[in-house]
Amino acid sequence: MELRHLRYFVVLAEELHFTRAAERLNISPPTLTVQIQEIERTLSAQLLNRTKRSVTLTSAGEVFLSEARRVLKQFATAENAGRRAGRGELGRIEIGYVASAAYTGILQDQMNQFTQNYPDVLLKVREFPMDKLPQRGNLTDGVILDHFLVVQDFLYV
Amino acid sequence: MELRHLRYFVVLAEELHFTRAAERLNISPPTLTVQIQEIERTLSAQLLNRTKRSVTLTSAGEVFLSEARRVLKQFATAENAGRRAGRGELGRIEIGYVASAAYTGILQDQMNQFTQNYPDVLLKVREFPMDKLPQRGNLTDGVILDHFLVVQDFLYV
DNA sequence: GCTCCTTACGATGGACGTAAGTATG
DNA sequence: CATACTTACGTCCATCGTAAGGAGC
Repeated sequence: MELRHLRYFVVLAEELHFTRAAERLNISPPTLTVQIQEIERTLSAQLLNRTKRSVTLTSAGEVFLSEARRVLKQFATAENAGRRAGRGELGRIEIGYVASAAYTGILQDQMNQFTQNYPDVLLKVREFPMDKLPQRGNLTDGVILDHFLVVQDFLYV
Repeated sequence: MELRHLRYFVVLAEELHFTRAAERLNISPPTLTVQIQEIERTLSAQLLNRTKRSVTLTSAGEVFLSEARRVLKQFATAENAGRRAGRGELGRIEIGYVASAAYTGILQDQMNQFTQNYPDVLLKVREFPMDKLPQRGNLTDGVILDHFLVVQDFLYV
């Protein structure tokens, strides 16, 4: 099964009408019929009651509909996340700082400003002793870092 | 983009090796290459660093990997739910009962037994005045009901 | 020179549309 | 008799594999 099947099924469940649903999907009714049959076959479950004159969801259809919507929603999230991450607007950033910097208030200011500009970036802050400030690429936990911040020469990301 | 793309990408991210990943997926390396390129093109994001000698995830790749896994997991859930719902093992059941029945303890016993046999069925219990006990098919909220329970002639589902 | 990702190109399968079939109201 | 879901069948595109190219070690 592919996302296409889920997309088709959700629209059909909304319309409860093969012809109209097919129209919305820019495909022909027979194509929709076959694709829906494929879902039912792979699930070994009947999702729709067809009376040749009206289409309704079975109880299994209701269940699968809500799950399918969840999948599509999650997929949309994934797509967005991927796009934004590609533009550098989303990701995980670890900040190491030396204790003295924390007291200046500058760390807080910088973080606030940054999180405002990039609300989807997860900021992780951790104290490092001065000599352990990581070089790019040798951070713990295998986190990949493409971003680089320098605050007052004390904060590295 | 389809689920296939996500499946390919996740395996590749696990192997970090086109040839091995392709082997696991029972496809040829060139096919895998093209499919991954398709993802990167539709996302306008680079997910992998290829140095001709080693493959690593970019930060965007890390992000997309975790999101893609979520999608696939949700899809597996949807498939399972659909299958079980088709076998009648999963769904939503509303129980109407008259107050007197609640005191007999029978309601509780029956529910316990039922939820033990069908752990995935969501049970909703609500009191009904005797004369409002619903007939099959006219329950509120448009909930579709395929199951039918009778407890002491008082409980209908 | 070997490994391995990529590009090029030809083949096969599946999604799709058109047309016909059938049932319902 | 009209509407609308389905079956049948032919077409076309996309995924796939094979073969060749090129870069790194």
